[in-house]
Amino acid sequence: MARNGEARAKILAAADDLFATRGYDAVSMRDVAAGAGVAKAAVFYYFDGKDALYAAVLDGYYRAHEAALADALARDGDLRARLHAVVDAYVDFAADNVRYARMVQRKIAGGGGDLSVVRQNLGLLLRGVESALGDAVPARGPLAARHFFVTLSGAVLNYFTYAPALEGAWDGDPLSPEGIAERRAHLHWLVDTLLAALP
Amino acid sequence: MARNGEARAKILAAADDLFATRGYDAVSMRDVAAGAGVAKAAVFYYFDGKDALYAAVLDGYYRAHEAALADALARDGDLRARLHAVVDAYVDFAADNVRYARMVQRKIAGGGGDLSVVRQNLGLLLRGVESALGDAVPARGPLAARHFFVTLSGAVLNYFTYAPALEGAWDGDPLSPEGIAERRAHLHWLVDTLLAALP
DNA sequence: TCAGAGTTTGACCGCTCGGTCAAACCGATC
DNA sequence: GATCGGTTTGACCGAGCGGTCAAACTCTGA
Repeated sequence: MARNGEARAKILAAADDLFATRGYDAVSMRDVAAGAGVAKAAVFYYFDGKDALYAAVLDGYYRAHEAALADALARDGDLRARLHAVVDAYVDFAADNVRYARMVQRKIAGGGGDLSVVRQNLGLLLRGVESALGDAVPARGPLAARHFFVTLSGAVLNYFTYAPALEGAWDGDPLSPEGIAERRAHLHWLVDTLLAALP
Repeated sequence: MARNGEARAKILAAADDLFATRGYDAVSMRDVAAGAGVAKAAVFYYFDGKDALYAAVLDGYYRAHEAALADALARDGDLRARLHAVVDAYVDFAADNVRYARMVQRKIAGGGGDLSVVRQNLGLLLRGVESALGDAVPARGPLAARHFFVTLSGAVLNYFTYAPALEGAWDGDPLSPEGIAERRAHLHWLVDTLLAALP
């Protein structure tokens, strides 16, 4: 299995699956090894321990998320079009990687641990929204960009994390294409409404 | 220590502290016992295991949250005033019990486990927002009450859960009285803006 | 004073955890 | 065929986990 990084990739994929569906603490290195079809010691050969493995998984998601967002931010158009693109990128990414939304929320809400990776990524997103909003918004106070960032990113992410707990209250599966399309429409309406109300 | 439920109360308080700050998996029954100043076996005497202990802690919060919200919902006034009251109750409760916001988010994002308690509570909140919005909002589609519920509750809760990860990006402590007041102002503006835009 | 129910305790059990290690394996190079 | 570095493995370690149990303590009512 020495050829290129086959073993490493299999380990990473198994860890991704497991961490996303069960959470950090509920996954053992034995689980990861079994999932990857590899001896436990091999996992430690490729990664410097459980924390490092988890960080590597998260890092992959962050990188992909970052790329998707950078793409949206670089687009031309007026403020409204740019914000729609950002929101769409966020929704698309979360829809394609529901596990990511859960992992991020869990890591943030998880109390202890190294928030540095999360902090760095969140800061990046925040600066993205700040630059998209530009001077349409005051630098300080209740209408500062950072408040819109928290509000918007909560509105996107929470939909996906709440979904399993909303079963029954929703009609139909919130995570079905139709459900997600409806949520996207809500978010677009939200962005339009907020922009129209800005001084 | 047999007098009334003193030992039980001390155990519950210690469990509350520990679960909220460290999370379920990172807390051992030994930790709880030590925190309560009690032998480990006593914890098992009063609670039927770790899961039951955690459920008891969560239940206390849910009860308190439910009461605070019912109070706000029962208030008189027009739609705007009632929604402000609901949001304020939510913010107040989250501010007084930052740990609660974290525990709920973590439980929701946590994948497996018994979501029934969360689901019940979330359903209650949803029906609250639905009844507060009444017929100001369509029953279906992107402007249905449930979308506003997800958006608003995300806007409230995420502020508190993101706070520790936003250090540095924010100036000043997001959880200071001033920070919370500013967030409250943002939420009020949000509610007003959304209401004004409804057909 | 004694019996008995309700508490509290420390010792203990089986198990799984993250992590280590020396030995074996394997494909290339000489 | 010998050598050698990168890879893979199973056996192993100490620690901590959730949970149990019988013995000891404490308070109360007869």
